[in-house]
Amino acid sequence: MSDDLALAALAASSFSLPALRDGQLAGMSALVEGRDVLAVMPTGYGKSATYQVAARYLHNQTGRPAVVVSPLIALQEDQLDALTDHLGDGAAVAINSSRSDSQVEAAWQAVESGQATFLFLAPEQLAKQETVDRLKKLDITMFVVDEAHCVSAWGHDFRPDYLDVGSVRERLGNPPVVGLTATASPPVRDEIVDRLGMKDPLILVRGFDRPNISLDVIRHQEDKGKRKAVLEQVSALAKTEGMGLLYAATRKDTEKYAAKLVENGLRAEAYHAGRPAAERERIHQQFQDDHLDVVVATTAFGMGIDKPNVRFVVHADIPESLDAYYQEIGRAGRDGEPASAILHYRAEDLGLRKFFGTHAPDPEALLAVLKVIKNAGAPAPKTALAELTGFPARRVTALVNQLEDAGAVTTGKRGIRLGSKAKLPALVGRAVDIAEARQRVDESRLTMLRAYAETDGCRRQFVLAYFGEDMPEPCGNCDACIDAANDAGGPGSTEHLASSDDETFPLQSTVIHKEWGQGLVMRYEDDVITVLFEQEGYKTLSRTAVVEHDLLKPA
DNA sequence: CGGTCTACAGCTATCTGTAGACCGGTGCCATAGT
Repeated sequence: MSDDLALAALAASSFSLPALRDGQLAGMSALVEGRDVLAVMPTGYGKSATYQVAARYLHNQTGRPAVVVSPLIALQEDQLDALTDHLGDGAAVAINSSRSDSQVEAAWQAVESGQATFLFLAPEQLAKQETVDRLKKLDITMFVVDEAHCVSAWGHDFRPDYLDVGSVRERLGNPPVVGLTATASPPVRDEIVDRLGMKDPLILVRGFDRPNISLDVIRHQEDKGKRKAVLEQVSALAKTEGMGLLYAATRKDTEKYAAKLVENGLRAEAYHAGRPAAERERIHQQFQDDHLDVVVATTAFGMGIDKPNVRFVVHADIPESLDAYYQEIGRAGRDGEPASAILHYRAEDLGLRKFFGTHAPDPEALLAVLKVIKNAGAPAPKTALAELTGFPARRVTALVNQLEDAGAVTTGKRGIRLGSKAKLPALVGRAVDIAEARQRVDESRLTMLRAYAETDGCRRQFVLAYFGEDMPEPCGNCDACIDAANDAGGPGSTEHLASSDDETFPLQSTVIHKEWGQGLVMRYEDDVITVLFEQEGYKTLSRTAVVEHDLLKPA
Protein backbone atom coordinates (compact mmCIF):
# COMPACT_ATOMS: atom_id res chain seq x y z
CA MET A 1 0.00 0.00 0.00
CA SER A 2 1.08 3.58 -0.49
CA ASP A 3 1.15 4.11 3.28
CA ASP A 4 3.72 1.33 3.59
CA LEU A 5 5.95 2.89 0.96
CA ALA A 6 5.65 6.29 2.55
CA LEU A 7 6.45 4.83 5.97
CA ALA A 8 9.51 3.00 4.65
CA ALA A 9 10.66 6.20 2.93
CA LEU A 10 10.19 8.21 6.12
CA ALA A 11 12.08 5.58 8.15
CA ALA A 12 14.98 5.81 5.71
CA SER A 13 15.08 9.59 5.37
CA SER A 14 14.35 10.75 8.92
CA PHE A 15 15.39 7.82 11.11
CA SER A 16 18.39 6.43 9.20
CA LEU A 17 16.68 3.06 8.80
CA PRO A 18 17.23 2.02 5.20
CA ALA A 19 15.80 -1.47 5.78
CA LEU A 20 12.94 -2.27 8.13
CA ARG A 21 12.83 -5.59 9.93
CA ASP A 22 10.07 -8.08 9.83
CA GLY A 23 7.34 -6.83 12.11
CA GLN A 24 8.36 -3.18 12.15
CA LEU A 25 6.46 -2.20 9.02
CA ALA A 26 3.46 -4.31 10.01
CA GLY A 27 3.38 -2.46 13.35
CA MET A 28 3.74 0.95 11.71
CA SER A 29 0.94 0.37 9.22
CA ALA A 30 -1.38 -0.92 11.91
CA LEU A 31 -0.74 2.20 14.00
CA VAL A 32 -1.27 4.51 11.05
CA GLU A 33 -4.60 2.79 10.45
CA GLY A 34 -5.51 3.34 14.09
CA ARG A 35 -5.19 -0.23 15.30
CA ASP A 36 -3.88 -1.16 18.77
CA VAL A 37 -0.49 -2.91 18.78
CA LEU A 38 1.42 -4.98 21.32
CA ALA A 39 5.06 -5.35 20.25
CA VAL A 40 7.05 -8.00 22.09
CA MET A 41 10.61 -7.64 20.80
CA PRO A 42 14.08 -7.64 22.32
CA THR A 43 16.00 -4.42 22.97
CA GLY A 44 17.85 -3.42 19.84
CA TYR A 45 15.29 -5.02 17.54
CA GLY A 46 13.61 -1.73 16.74
CA LYS A 47 10.47 -1.55 18.87
CA SER A 48 10.84 2.18 19.37
CA ALA A 49 11.27 2.90 15.67
CA THR A 50 7.95 1.17 15.06
CA TYR A 51 5.90 3.75 16.91
CA GLN A 52 8.24 6.66 16.22
CA VAL A 53 8.01 6.42 12.44
CA ALA A 54 4.23 5.97 12.60
CA ALA A 55 3.85 8.91 15.00
CA ARG A 56 6.03 11.14 12.87
CA TYR A 57 4.08 10.19 9.77
CA LEU A 58 0.80 11.09 11.42
CA HIS A 59 2.27 14.30 12.83
CA ASN A 60 3.37 15.36 9.35
CA GLN A 61 -0.19 14.87 8.17
CA THR A 62 -2.16 16.24 11.11
CA GLY A 63 0.19 18.26 13.32
CA ARG A 64 -1.00 16.24 16.30
CA PRO A 65 1.47 14.68 18.78
CA ALA A 66 1.90 11.22 20.31
CA VAL A 67 2.16 10.62 24.06
CA VAL A 68 4.78 8.17 25.35
CA VAL A 69 4.47 6.77 28.87
CA SER A 70 7.88 5.60 30.02
CA PRO A 71 8.91 4.35 33.47
CA LEU A 72 12.32 5.97 34.00
CA ILE A 73 13.26 9.61 33.58
CA ALA A 74 16.76 8.56 32.47
CA LEU A 75 15.23 6.44 29.72
CA GLN A 76 13.07 9.36 28.62
CA GLU A 77 16.13 11.59 28.37
CA ASP A 78 17.92 8.99 26.20
CA GLN A 79 14.95 8.77 23.87
CA LEU A 80 14.70 12.55 23.73
CA ASP A 81 18.36 12.80 22.71
CA ALA A 82 17.97 10.16 20.01
CA LEU A 83 14.86 11.81 18.58
CA THR A 84 16.53 15.22 18.63
CA ASP A 85 19.43 13.75 16.66
CA HIS A 86 17.10 12.38 14.00
CA LEU A 87 14.41 15.02 13.81
CA GLY A 88 16.01 18.19 15.16
CA ASP A 89 15.56 20.35 18.26
CA GLY A 90 12.14 20.42 19.82
CA ALA A 91 10.77 17.34 18.06
CA ALA A 92 10.35 15.63 21.42
CA VAL A 93 9.71 17.02 24.90
CA ALA A 94 9.25 15.54 28.37
CA ILE A 95 7.29 16.49 31.45
CA ASN A 96 8.60 15.19 34.77
CA SER A 97 9.78 16.23 38.20
CA SER A 98 13.26 17.16 36.96
CA ARG A 99 11.75 20.02 34.94
CA SER A 100 11.03 23.49 36.36
CA ASP A 101 7.55 24.98 36.06
CA SER A 102 8.61 27.14 33.15
CA GLN A 103 10.21 24.20 31.34
CA VAL A 104 7.02 22.21 31.81
CA GLU A 105 4.96 25.06 30.40
CA ALA A 106 7.32 25.35 27.42
CA ALA A 107 6.94 21.61 26.76
CA TRP A 108 3.16 21.93 26.79
CA GLN A 109 3.29 24.79 24.36
CA ALA A 110 5.62 22.85 22.06
CA VAL A 111 3.07 20.05 21.68
CA GLU A 112 0.08 22.41 21.61
CA SER A 113 1.57 24.52 18.85
CA GLY A 114 2.22 21.43 16.75
CA GLN A 115 5.98 21.84 16.89
CA ALA A 116 6.79 18.72 18.94
CA THR A 117 5.84 15.24 17.76
CA PHE A 118 6.48 13.38 21.02
CA LEU A 119 5.55 14.06 24.64
CA PHE A 120 7.19 11.78 27.22
CA LEU A 121 5.65 11.29 30.67
CA ALA A 122 6.04 8.99 33.68
CA PRO A 123 2.76 7.30 34.62
CA GLU A 124 2.65 9.29 37.88
CA GLN A 125 2.15 12.47 35.89
CA LEU A 126 -1.12 11.05 34.63
CA ALA A 127 -2.52 10.90 38.15
CA LYS A 128 -3.13 14.67 37.93
CA GLN A 129 -6.51 15.51 36.47
CA GLU A 130 -5.30 18.79 34.96
CA THR A 131 -2.62 16.88 33.04
CA VAL A 132 -5.21 14.51 31.62
CA ASP A 133 -7.51 17.43 30.73
CA ARG A 134 -4.75 19.20 28.88
CA LEU A 135 -3.71 15.99 27.09
CA LYS A 136 -7.28 15.45 25.98
CA LYS A 137 -7.30 18.78 24.16
CA LEU A 138 -4.25 17.65 22.15
CA ASP A 139 -6.28 14.95 20.43
CA ILE A 140 -3.19 12.74 20.34
CA THR A 141 -2.49 10.33 17.48
CA MET A 142 -1.43 7.46 19.71
CA PHE A 143 -0.83 6.51 23.33
CA VAL A 144 2.46 4.64 23.67
CA VAL A 145 3.28 2.59 26.76
CA ASP A 146 6.98 1.75 26.81
CA GLU A 147 8.22 -1.16 28.97
CA ALA A 148 4.62 -2.28 29.09
CA HIS A 149 5.39 -5.31 31.28
CA CYS A 150 5.73 -2.80 34.13
CA VAL A 151 1.93 -2.59 34.05
CA SER A 152 1.95 -6.15 35.31
CA ALA A 153 5.16 -6.31 37.35
CA TRP A 154 5.27 -2.87 38.95
CA GLY A 155 1.64 -1.89 39.11
CA HIS A 156 0.13 -3.46 42.13
CA ASP A 157 2.34 -2.29 44.97
CA PHE A 158 5.43 -0.60 43.77
CA ARG A 159 4.14 1.96 41.28
CA PRO A 160 0.38 1.67 41.44
CA ASP A 161 -0.21 4.53 38.99
CA TYR A 162 0.75 2.09 36.27
CA LEU A 163 -2.59 0.37 36.68
CA ASP A 164 -4.47 3.59 35.92
CA VAL A 165 -2.82 4.01 32.54
CA GLY A 166 -5.70 2.18 30.86
CA SER A 167 -8.35 4.39 32.44
CA VAL A 168 -6.37 7.48 31.44
CA ARG A 169 -6.41 6.26 27.87
CA GLU A 170 -10.17 5.93 28.10
CA ARG A 171 -10.51 9.46 29.45
CA LEU A 172 -8.43 10.69 26.51
CA GLY A 173 -11.11 9.35 24.19
CA ASN A 174 -9.47 5.96 23.47
CA PRO A 175 -6.70 6.91 21.09
CA PRO A 176 -4.88 3.94 19.50
CA VAL A 177 -2.55 2.40 22.06
CA VAL A 178 0.76 0.63 21.54
CA GLY A 179 2.46 -1.44 24.22
CA LEU A 180 6.18 -2.18 23.93
CA THR A 181 8.08 -4.78 25.90
CA ALA A 182 11.07 -7.05 25.52
CA THR A 183 9.61 -9.96 27.40
CA ALA A 184 6.16 -11.20 28.20
CA SER A 185 4.87 -14.70 28.81
CA PRO A 186 1.24 -15.38 27.85
CA PRO A 187 -0.30 -14.35 31.19
CA VAL A 188 1.71 -11.11 31.22
CA ARG A 189 0.70 -10.40 27.62
CA ASP A 190 -2.93 -10.95 28.52
CA GLU A 191 -2.62 -8.62 31.46
CA ILE A 192 -1.07 -5.88 29.33
CA VAL A 193 -3.82 -6.19 26.70
CA ASP A 194 -6.45 -6.12 29.44
CA ARG A 195 -4.96 -3.29 31.49
CA LEU A 196 -4.43 -1.01 28.51
CA GLY A 197 -7.92 -1.75 27.24
CA MET A 198 -6.64 -2.95 23.86
CA LYS A 199 -9.28 -4.01 21.35
CA ASP A 200 -8.33 -6.67 18.82
CA PRO A 201 -4.66 -5.69 19.02
CA LEU A 202 -2.05 -6.69 16.49
CA ILE A 203 0.35 -8.75 18.60
CA LEU A 204 3.86 -8.83 17.17
CA VAL A 205 6.25 -11.30 18.78
CA ARG A 206 9.71 -11.29 17.23
CA GLY A 207 13.28 -12.24 17.98
CA PHE A 208 12.64 -14.33 21.06
CA ASP A 209 15.14 -17.11 20.57
CA ARG A 210 18.72 -16.11 21.25
CA PRO A 211 20.61 -19.22 20.14
CA ASN A 212 24.05 -17.67 20.68
CA ILE A 213 23.48 -17.45 24.44
CA SER A 214 24.38 -20.72 26.14
CA LEU A 215 22.20 -21.61 29.12
CA ASP A 216 23.54 -23.22 32.29
CA VAL A 217 22.27 -23.83 35.79
CA ILE A 218 24.61 -24.71 38.63
CA ARG A 219 22.94 -26.11 41.71
CA HIS A 220 24.26 -25.61 45.21
CA GLN A 221 23.54 -27.04 48.63
CA GLU A 222 25.46 -24.52 50.76
CA ASP A 223 25.38 -20.75 50.58
CA LYS A 224 29.13 -20.58 51.18
CA GLY A 225 29.90 -22.93 48.34
CA LYS A 226 27.67 -20.95 46.03
CA ARG A 227 29.41 -17.67 46.80
CA LYS A 228 32.80 -19.22 46.20
CA ALA A 229 31.71 -20.80 42.91
CA VAL A 230 30.16 -17.52 41.69
CA LEU A 231 33.37 -15.60 42.37
CA GLU A 232 35.59 -18.18 40.73
CA GLN A 233 33.40 -18.43 37.68
CA VAL A 234 32.95 -14.69 37.16
CA SER A 235 36.69 -14.09 37.59
CA ALA A 236 37.47 -16.77 35.04
CA LEU A 237 34.88 -15.56 32.53
CA ALA A 238 36.00 -11.95 32.82
CA LYS A 239 39.60 -12.95 32.18
CA THR A 240 38.94 -15.25 29.23
CA GLU A 241 35.69 -14.14 27.58
CA GLY A 242 35.36 -10.41 28.16
CA MET A 243 33.05 -8.21 30.12
CA GLY A 244 29.81 -9.22 31.79
CA LEU A 245 27.14 -8.71 34.41
CA LEU A 246 26.68 -10.37 37.78
CA TYR A 247 23.20 -10.08 39.26
CA ALA A 248 22.65 -10.50 43.00
CA ALA A 249 19.45 -10.18 45.01
CA THR A 250 20.52 -7.65 47.65
CA ARG A 251 22.48 -4.42 47.68
CA LYS A 252 24.85 -5.73 50.31
CA ASP A 253 25.73 -8.77 48.21
CA THR A 254 26.51 -6.62 45.18
CA GLU A 255 29.01 -4.68 47.33
CA LYS A 256 30.58 -7.86 48.68
CA TYR A 257 30.97 -9.55 45.31
CA ALA A 258 32.33 -6.38 43.74
CA ALA A 259 34.93 -5.99 46.50
CA LYS A 260 36.09 -9.61 46.07
CA LEU A 261 36.31 -9.26 42.30
CA VAL A 262 38.44 -6.15 42.72
CA GLU A 263 40.69 -8.19 45.04
CA ASN A 264 40.97 -10.71 42.22
CA GLY A 265 42.35 -7.98 40.00
CA LEU A 266 39.22 -7.13 38.02
CA ARG A 267 37.65 -3.78 37.28
CA ALA A 268 34.31 -4.30 39.04
CA GLU A 269 31.66 -1.99 40.47
CA ALA A 270 28.54 -2.55 42.54
CA TYR A 271 25.41 -0.96 41.10
CA HIS A 272 22.14 -0.55 43.03
CA ALA A 273 19.56 2.08 43.83
CA GLY A 274 21.24 2.96 47.14
CA ARG A 275 24.27 4.49 45.44
CA PRO A 276 24.34 8.23 44.73
CA ALA A 277 23.01 9.22 41.31
CA ALA A 278 26.39 10.58 40.20
CA GLU A 279 28.10 7.25 40.90
CA ARG A 280 25.39 5.31 39.13
CA GLU A 281 25.86 7.51 36.10
CA ARG A 282 29.63 7.12 36.23
CA ILE A 283 29.38 3.30 36.40
CA HIS A 284 26.94 3.31 33.53
CA GLN A 285 29.31 5.36 31.43
CA GLN A 286 32.34 3.22 32.28
CA PHE A 287 30.34 0.14 31.38
CA GLN A 288 29.36 1.63 28.01
CA ASP A 289 32.96 2.68 27.33
CA ASP A 290 34.40 -0.81 28.08
CA HIS A 291 36.20 0.45 31.18
CA LEU A 292 34.75 -2.22 33.48
CA ASP A 293 35.07 -6.00 33.48
CA VAL A 294 32.05 -6.71 35.64
CA VAL A 295 29.05 -4.73 36.84
CA VAL A 296 27.63 -6.40 39.96
CA ALA A 297 24.05 -5.25 40.21
CA THR A 298 20.59 -5.61 41.67
CA THR A 299 17.61 -5.40 39.35
CA ALA A 300 18.23 -1.62 39.27
CA PHE A 301 20.69 -2.12 36.40
CA GLY A 302 19.27 -2.98 33.06
CA MET A 303 16.39 -1.16 31.47
CA GLY A 304 17.47 0.66 28.35
CA ILE A 305 20.86 -1.02 28.18
CA ASP A 306 21.86 -1.92 24.66
CA LYS A 307 25.52 -2.87 24.62
CA PRO A 308 26.65 -5.35 21.98
CA ASN A 309 29.63 -7.06 23.60
CA VAL A 310 28.39 -8.30 26.98
CA ARG A 311 29.86 -11.81 27.06
CA PHE A 312 28.19 -13.25 30.14
CA VAL A 313 25.32 -12.70 32.55
CA VAL A 314 25.73 -14.64 35.78
CA HIS A 315 23.01 -14.77 38.45
CA ALA A 316 24.23 -15.34 42.00
CA ASP A 317 20.57 -15.55 43.10
CA ILE A 318 17.38 -16.45 41.31
CA PRO A 319 15.20 -13.62 39.96
CA GLU A 320 11.46 -13.41 40.61
CA SER A 321 10.32 -15.11 37.42
CA LEU A 322 11.46 -16.55 34.12
CA ASP A 323 10.21 -13.35 32.50
CA ALA A 324 12.68 -11.32 34.56
CA TYR A 325 15.42 -13.89 34.05
CA TYR A 326 15.06 -13.94 30.28
CA GLN A 327 15.03 -10.15 30.16
CA GLU A 328 18.25 -10.01 32.19
CA ILE A 329 20.19 -12.65 30.27
CA GLY A 330 19.00 -11.07 27.02
CA ARG A 331 21.53 -8.31 27.70
CA ALA A 332 24.29 -10.76 26.74
CA GLY A 333 25.54 -11.37 23.22
CA ARG A 334 23.61 -8.65 21.40
CA ASP A 335 26.33 -8.74 18.75
CA GLY A 336 25.31 -12.31 17.91
CA GLU A 337 28.64 -13.73 19.11
CA PRO A 338 28.66 -16.56 21.67
CA ALA A 339 27.72 -15.51 25.22
CA SER A 340 26.84 -17.33 28.44
CA ALA A 341 23.91 -17.13 30.84
CA ILE A 342 24.55 -18.96 34.09
CA LEU A 343 22.15 -19.30 36.99
CA HIS A 344 23.51 -20.31 40.39
CA TYR A 345 20.63 -21.90 42.15
CA ARG A 346 19.79 -22.92 45.70
CA ALA A 347 16.27 -23.97 46.57
CA GLU A 348 16.57 -21.91 49.80
CA ASP A 349 16.90 -18.69 47.78
CA LEU A 350 13.23 -18.97 46.86
CA GLY A 351 12.48 -17.66 50.37
CA LEU A 352 13.74 -14.16 49.66
CA ARG A 353 11.73 -14.03 46.46
CA LYS A 354 8.56 -14.93 48.31
CA PHE A 355 9.30 -12.12 50.71
CA PHE A 356 9.66 -9.69 47.78
CA GLY A 357 6.52 -11.01 46.14
CA THR A 358 2.97 -9.78 46.39
CA HIS A 359 1.55 -9.34 49.86
CA ALA A 360 -1.67 -10.83 51.10
CA PRO A 361 -4.72 -8.56 50.73
CA ASP A 362 -5.90 -6.64 53.80
CA PRO A 363 -9.71 -6.96 54.11
CA GLU A 364 -10.01 -4.37 56.90
CA ALA A 365 -8.17 -1.71 54.95
CA LEU A 366 -10.24 -2.49 51.85
CA LEU A 367 -13.43 -2.13 53.88
CA ALA A 368 -12.24 1.15 55.42
CA VAL A 369 -11.68 2.64 51.96
CA LEU A 370 -15.05 1.40 50.71
CA LYS A 371 -16.85 2.90 53.72
CA VAL A 372 -15.29 6.29 53.13
CA ILE A 373 -16.27 6.18 49.46
CA LYS A 374 -19.83 5.19 50.31
CA ASN A 375 -20.21 7.88 52.99
CA ALA A 376 -18.89 10.54 50.64
CA GLY A 377 -22.00 10.03 48.50
CA ALA A 378 -20.24 11.68 45.55
CA PRO A 379 -17.09 10.81 43.58
CA ALA A 380 -14.13 11.25 45.90
CA PRO A 381 -10.64 12.21 44.71
CA LYS A 382 -7.76 10.04 45.95
CA THR A 383 -6.37 12.83 48.08
CA ALA A 384 -9.66 13.01 49.97
CA LEU A 385 -9.61 9.25 50.54
CA ALA A 386 -6.10 9.45 51.93
CA GLU A 387 -7.17 12.18 54.35
CA LEU A 388 -10.32 10.42 55.50
CA THR A 389 -8.79 6.96 55.97
CA GLY A 390 -5.47 8.17 57.35
CA PHE A 391 -3.62 5.88 54.91
CA PRO A 392 -0.70 7.25 52.86
CA ALA A 393 -1.64 8.25 49.31
CA ARG A 394 0.24 5.38 47.76
CA ARG A 395 -1.48 2.79 49.93
CA VAL A 396 -4.84 4.28 48.98
CA THR A 397 -3.94 3.93 45.31
CA ALA A 398 -2.96 0.28 45.81
CA LEU A 399 -6.19 -0.46 47.71
CA VAL A 400 -8.32 1.35 45.14
CA ASN A 401 -6.61 -0.68 42.42
CA GLN A 402 -7.58 -3.91 44.16
CA LEU A 403 -11.15 -2.69 44.56
CA GLU A 404 -11.27 -1.56 40.95
CA ASP A 405 -10.11 -5.01 39.82
CA ALA A 406 -13.14 -6.45 41.60
CA GLY A 407 -15.51 -3.93 40.05
CA ALA A 408 -16.25 -2.57 43.52
CA VAL A 409 -15.29 0.99 42.57
CA THR A 410 -14.75 2.92 39.36
CA THR A 411 -12.45 5.84 38.65
CA GLY A 412 -14.11 8.68 36.83
CA LYS A 413 -13.23 12.19 35.91
CA ARG A 414 -14.09 13.68 39.28
CA GLY A 415 -12.88 10.84 41.47
CA ILE A 416 -13.67 7.39 42.77
CA ARG A 417 -17.15 6.09 43.39
CA LEU A 418 -18.84 2.78 44.13
CA GLY A 419 -19.12 0.61 41.06
CA SER A 420 -21.61 -1.87 42.43
CA LYS A 421 -24.74 -1.90 44.55
CA ALA A 422 -23.69 -5.06 46.40
CA LYS A 423 -23.07 -4.97 50.17
CA LEU A 424 -19.64 -3.74 51.18
CA PRO A 425 -18.42 -6.99 52.81
CA ALA A 426 -19.35 -8.87 49.62
CA LEU A 427 -17.31 -6.38 47.57
CA VAL A 428 -14.37 -6.76 49.92
CA GLY A 429 -14.70 -10.53 49.56
CA ARG A 430 -14.54 -10.27 45.79
CA ALA A 431 -11.46 -8.00 45.93
CA VAL A 432 -9.75 -10.40 48.33
CA ASP A 433 -10.50 -13.35 46.04
CA ILE A 434 -8.99 -11.58 43.05
CA ALA A 435 -5.92 -10.44 44.98
CA GLU A 436 -5.41 -13.97 46.27
CA ALA A 437 -5.72 -15.37 42.76
CA ARG A 438 -3.04 -12.93 41.69
CA GLN A 439 -0.85 -14.11 44.55
CA ARG A 440 -1.32 -17.73 43.45
CA VAL A 441 -0.34 -16.82 39.91
CA ASP A 442 2.77 -14.98 41.16
CA GLU A 443 3.80 -17.96 43.25
CA SER A 444 3.27 -20.31 40.34
CA ARG A 445 5.54 -18.10 38.22
CA LEU A 446 8.23 -18.56 40.84
CA THR A 447 7.53 -22.29 40.74
CA MET A 448 8.14 -22.22 36.99
CA LEU A 449 11.51 -20.62 37.59
CA ARG A 450 12.27 -23.40 40.02
CA ALA A 451 11.18 -25.94 37.41
CA TYR A 452 13.55 -24.30 34.90
CA ALA A 453 16.40 -24.64 37.37
CA GLU A 454 15.54 -28.23 38.20
CA THR A 455 14.61 -29.62 34.79
CA ASP A 456 16.73 -32.31 33.17
CA GLY A 457 15.39 -31.38 29.74
CA CYS A 458 16.62 -28.80 27.27
CA ARG A 459 16.53 -25.42 29.00
CA ARG A 460 15.89 -23.44 25.85
CA GLN A 461 12.90 -25.59 25.00
CA PHE A 462 11.67 -24.91 28.52
CA VAL A 463 12.07 -21.14 28.29
CA LEU A 464 10.57 -20.87 24.83
CA ALA A 465 7.61 -23.04 25.83
CA TYR A 466 7.10 -20.69 28.77
CA PHE A 467 6.78 -17.83 26.30
CA GLY A 468 4.43 -19.87 24.16
CA GLU A 469 6.95 -20.63 21.41
CA ASP A 470 7.33 -24.16 20.14
CA MET A 471 10.86 -25.45 19.64
CA PRO A 472 10.72 -28.95 18.16
CA GLU A 473 14.37 -29.96 18.67
CA PRO A 474 16.61 -29.61 21.73
CA CYS A 475 18.96 -26.64 21.34
CA GLY A 476 22.38 -28.26 21.81
CA ASN A 477 23.63 -25.11 23.58
CA CYS A 478 22.58 -25.67 27.21
CA ASP A 479 24.02 -27.79 30.00
CA ALA A 480 21.23 -30.38 29.72
CA CYS A 481 21.78 -30.88 26.01
CA ILE A 482 25.54 -31.10 26.46
CA ASP A 483 25.16 -33.61 29.32
CA ALA A 484 22.78 -35.69 27.22
CA ALA A 485 25.19 -35.63 24.29
CA ASN A 486 28.02 -36.78 26.54
CA ASP A 487 25.94 -39.58 28.07
CA ALA A 488 24.45 -40.92 24.86
CA GLY A 489 27.31 -40.13 22.54
CA GLY A 490 25.01 -38.01 20.40
CA PRO A 491 22.81 -34.92 20.46
CA GLY A 492 19.38 -34.81 22.00
CA SER A 493 18.02 -34.59 25.51
CA THR A 494 15.71 -36.41 27.86
CA GLU A 495 13.03 -33.90 27.00
CA HIS A 496 9.89 -35.46 25.67
CA LEU A 497 7.91 -33.00 23.65
CA ALA A 498 4.49 -33.82 22.38
CA SER A 499 4.00 -32.25 19.01
CA SER A 500 2.26 -34.86 16.91
CA ASP A 501 2.12 -37.89 19.19
CA ASP A 502 -0.38 -36.35 21.58
CA GLU A 503 -3.40 -35.28 19.60
CA THR A 504 -5.73 -34.83 22.56
CA PHE A 505 -4.04 -31.83 24.17
CA PRO A 506 -1.56 -30.23 21.76
CA LEU A 507 0.82 -27.53 22.99
CA GLN A 508 -0.84 -24.11 23.24
CA SER A 509 -4.30 -25.65 23.05
CA THR A 510 -7.01 -24.65 25.51
CA VAL A 511 -8.23 -27.24 28.00
CA ILE A 512 -10.74 -27.28 30.86
CA HIS A 513 -10.18 -28.65 34.35
CA LYS A 514 -13.28 -29.04 36.49
CA GLU A 515 -11.78 -27.29 39.50
CA TRP A 516 -9.28 -24.86 37.95
CA GLY A 517 -11.27 -23.86 34.90
CA GLN A 518 -9.80 -22.96 31.54
CA GLY A 519 -6.10 -23.34 30.88
CA LEU A 520 -3.43 -23.35 28.21
CA VAL A 521 -1.17 -26.39 27.62
CA MET A 522 2.38 -25.07 27.99
CA ARG A 523 4.70 -28.02 28.14
CA TYR A 524 5.27 -31.76 28.28
CA GLU A 525 8.17 -33.42 30.03
CA ASP A 526 8.17 -37.17 30.61
CA ASP A 527 4.92 -37.87 32.44
CA VAL A 528 4.26 -34.26 33.43
CA ILE A 529 1.94 -31.82 31.66
CA THR A 530 2.23 -28.14 32.56
CA VAL A 531 -0.94 -26.10 32.12
CA LEU A 532 -1.36 -22.37 32.67
CA PHE A 533 -4.69 -21.63 34.38
CA GLU A 534 -6.04 -18.09 34.53
CA GLN A 535 -6.92 -18.13 38.23
CA GLU A 536 -4.34 -20.59 39.54
CA GLY A 537 -1.28 -19.92 37.42
CA TYR A 538 1.00 -22.73 36.27
CA LYS A 539 0.03 -26.23 37.41
CA THR A 540 1.71 -29.53 36.66
CA LEU A 541 -0.36 -32.67 36.20
CA SER A 542 0.63 -36.27 35.72
CA ARG A 543 -0.20 -37.39 32.21
CA THR A 544 -1.16 -40.84 33.51
CA ALA A 545 -3.54 -39.32 36.04
CA VAL A 546 -5.01 -36.99 33.41
CA VAL A 547 -5.78 -39.95 31.18
CA GLU A 548 -6.98 -42.31 33.92
CA HIS A 549 -9.21 -39.82 35.71
CA ASP A 550 -10.22 -37.78 32.72
CA LEU A 551 -8.96 -34.59 34.41
CA LEU A 552 -8.77 -32.39 31.33
CA LYS A 553 -11.14 -31.82 28.45
CA PRO A 554 -10.40 -29.96 25.22
CA ALA A 555 -12.19 -26.60 25.26
C1' DC B 1 12.31 -17.53 54.68
C1' DG B 2 17.35 -17.41 55.25
C1' DG B 3 21.53 -14.68 56.19
C1' DT B 4 23.84 -11.59 59.14
C1' DC B 5 24.77 -8.79 62.82
C1' DT B 6 24.92 -8.03 67.89
C1' DA B 7 25.27 -9.13 72.51
C1' DC B 8 26.76 -11.95 75.75
C1' DA B 9 28.06 -16.26 78.01
C1' DG B 10 31.80 -18.79 79.22
C1' DC B 11 35.50 -18.20 82.66
C1' DT B 12 40.30 -15.50 81.66
C1' DA B 13 41.42 -16.23 75.00
C1' DT B 14 42.62 -8.96 72.79
C1' DC B 15 38.58 -15.73 71.80
C1' DT B 16 34.77 -18.50 70.15
C1' DG B 17 30.06 -20.23 69.96
C1' DT B 18 25.27 -19.10 69.62
C1' DA B 19 20.43 -17.23 70.62
C1' DG B 20 17.58 -13.95 68.93
C1' DA B 21 16.58 -9.53 66.64
C1' DC B 22 16.45 -7.62 62.28
C1' DC B 23 16.68 -7.00 57.44
C1' DG B 24 15.83 -7.60 52.51
C1' DG B 25 14.22 -4.60 45.27
C1' DT B 26 12.72 -1.80 41.54
C1' DG B 27 11.43 4.80 41.01
C1' DC B 28 8.17 8.08 40.30
C1' DC B 29 6.75 12.46 43.17
C1' DA B 30 6.10 15.95 46.91
C1' DT B 31 7.72 18.38 50.68
C1' DA B 32 10.81 20.11 54.18
C1' DG B 33 14.87 22.32 55.37
C1' DT B 34 19.54 24.53 54.10
